[in-house]
Amino acid sequence: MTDDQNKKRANLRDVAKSAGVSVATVSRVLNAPDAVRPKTREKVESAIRTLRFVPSAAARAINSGRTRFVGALVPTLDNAIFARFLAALEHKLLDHRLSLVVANTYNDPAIEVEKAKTLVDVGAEGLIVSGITHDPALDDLIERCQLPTIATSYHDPSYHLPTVGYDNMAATALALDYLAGQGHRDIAVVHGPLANNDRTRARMAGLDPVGHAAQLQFFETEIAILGGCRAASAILAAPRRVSAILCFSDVLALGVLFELQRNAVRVPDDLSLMGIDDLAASAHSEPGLTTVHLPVSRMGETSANAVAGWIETQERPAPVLLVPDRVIRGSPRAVEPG
Amino acid sequence: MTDDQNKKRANLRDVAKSAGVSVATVSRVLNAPDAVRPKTREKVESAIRTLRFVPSAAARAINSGRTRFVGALVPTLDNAIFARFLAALEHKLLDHRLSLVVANTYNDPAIEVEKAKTLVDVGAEGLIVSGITHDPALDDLIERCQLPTIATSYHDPSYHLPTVGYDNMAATALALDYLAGQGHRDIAVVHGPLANNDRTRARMAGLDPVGHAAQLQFFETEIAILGGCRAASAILAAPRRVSAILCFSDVLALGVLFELQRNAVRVPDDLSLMGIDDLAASAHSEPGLTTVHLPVSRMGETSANAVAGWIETQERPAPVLLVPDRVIRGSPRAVEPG
DNA sequence: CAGGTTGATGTAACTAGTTACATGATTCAA
DNA sequence: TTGAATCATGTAACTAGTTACATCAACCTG
Repeated sequence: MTDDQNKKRANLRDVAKSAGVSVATVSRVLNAPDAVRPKTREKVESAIRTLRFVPSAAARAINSGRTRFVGALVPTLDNAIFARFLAALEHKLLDHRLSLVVANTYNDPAIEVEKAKTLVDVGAEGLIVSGITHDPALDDLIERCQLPTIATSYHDPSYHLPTVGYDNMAATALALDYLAGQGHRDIAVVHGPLANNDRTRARMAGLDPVGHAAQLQFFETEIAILGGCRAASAILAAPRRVSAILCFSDVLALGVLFELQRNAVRVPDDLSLMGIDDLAASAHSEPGLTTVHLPVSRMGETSANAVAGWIETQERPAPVLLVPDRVIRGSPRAVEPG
Repeated sequence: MTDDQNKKRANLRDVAKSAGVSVATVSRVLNAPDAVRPKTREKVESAIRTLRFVPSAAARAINSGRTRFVGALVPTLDNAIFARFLAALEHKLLDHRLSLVVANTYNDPAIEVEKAKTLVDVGAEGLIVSGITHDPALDDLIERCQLPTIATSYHDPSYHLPTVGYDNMAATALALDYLAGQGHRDIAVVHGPLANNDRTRARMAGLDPVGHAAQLQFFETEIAILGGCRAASAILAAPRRVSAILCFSDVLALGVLFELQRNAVRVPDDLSLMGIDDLAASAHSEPGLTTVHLPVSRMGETSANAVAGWIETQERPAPVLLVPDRVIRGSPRAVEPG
């Protein structure tokens, strides 16, 4: 029946009244406890407890102009590579006292814009996006809001947003180079959808069949274990035999490996296999998957530092190039000459 | 040199002055455009564009008392089972116009409290946690803030927070029951750390060796592919032979499968294998992994509806029990009698 | 043409914090 | 004992929106 029970939630004024002090004193107890006399502080703290007072984040934000969180737009959470990226991102953002809001785009630029709008609506101070191909409305939104935004998983110093990522062309070049160096000339390339995906397209562009005197056959499929299985079936059924399979993602490679096992095709004895990503599973599969390690953890940390710095200093950070490197395990083997 | 360039960001008053209207009119253009005359609206919209005005989320939140996002505390993102859960959670929250803030706890109750505090600080309207074992400080925080909180991956109607999850005991019971039904009496159980993990402990409690006249050997390891590999090595090296391996997680089972392949132990011919989770990889591995499907996507959706409803109506939702079911694939086989 | 209704817009008071400045009370040295 | 310095606290004005209510003009009806 008292006032306290009618009110939904106690505020600073309620606490001040209850403790018999001013709002400024309560605010001080919250933000600079040393500035108030212990006796007063105790009175206030007691009032805070009895009224179950919890300061409003919104009211704080309105004064500081800070909401203390940034948004990340990722294509999916279902690929361990993004999970690893997000884990590192979230962890490093915490060092800057920033939280992470995650949104899935399902690789759809339209969904991406919608979610970006939502993120702005709830007050994101910065954005992390994947790649450099987006709906113009997203660029417009970023521009209008002057929103610090980092484009990841891609490297392009000339892009209008700073990129933090690796050179996708170099990654596939590194892979093809290795297989060609092992003597492979007939290679199947398994890749994800090209639509709306500049990362995949860049990886395609990184392949230089002529320079390696290699014949490439391309198999497009969804980036998932099942996609890899399907691609492997198609490869086995194709008229032209290959000696090696290059997958643009370790998830695909794992699916391929399973499907080959199912068909009693031995890796690497009958067919060589190489991936890109370097997931946890790749290190421990049998055989171990030779792949190109993408430094996504470092990408997460670097991106976190980049947005945080941008937000703090208002100065746009420089693009960062992270270098992928080969990790050799047992899945390919050299072709015997002749 | 003008005022506009000195000010960091335009606000409602600036727009109103620039358009020669009152703040109320600008606010109406934003929230109820039909209530203002088209001519006035255009004036305001033009001012909004030229001043690059973006409404402050914080100021909105302060009036509505809503921040429109909830926080999720998950042990890790590195396990596909959580990724799937979060994807469903995020997707369904969007239907309630809520965003998702993700925080990693690394299975550490102390980190969990810290991150929960951060989430409250930035204004989360609700919380999603894993399991029912938490630092008392977390319960205190939830209680003090009257924060709608759902405990997931667990079922306990008597818990002080509503749970949305499956019966972990039933899940392992289902698995052991299947293996025993196939005639297995010597079984290795591979599980994650018991410390701070009520889900794992409940799964342990679900095993009834006596009822199944079975001998169980336990192998504790980290929940990761590598953990599975190590457990498999230990199992192969153990003095007492087993005919089946039961893993409390498909991630572990996959590691076990790889390690067995490495040691030329055939599954299921030489050794039967069963998991719990039902990941994408489990459906397509060779052999396919017989497992217990945990309905984490539905858990995500149900949790989203539960918090959203709680926030909306102020009424605590009822706990929800989701039923796991077996999915039979090729990894175990019946023991020949004798 | 008076009177009522409707529609568009403005005024000012809210929301819940922070903070510059003012005030008043001690404390200490001269 | 006086004056200055220091400390604790209060007042009121900010932050950037929303919104109840007031105002006023235009339109319609009798």
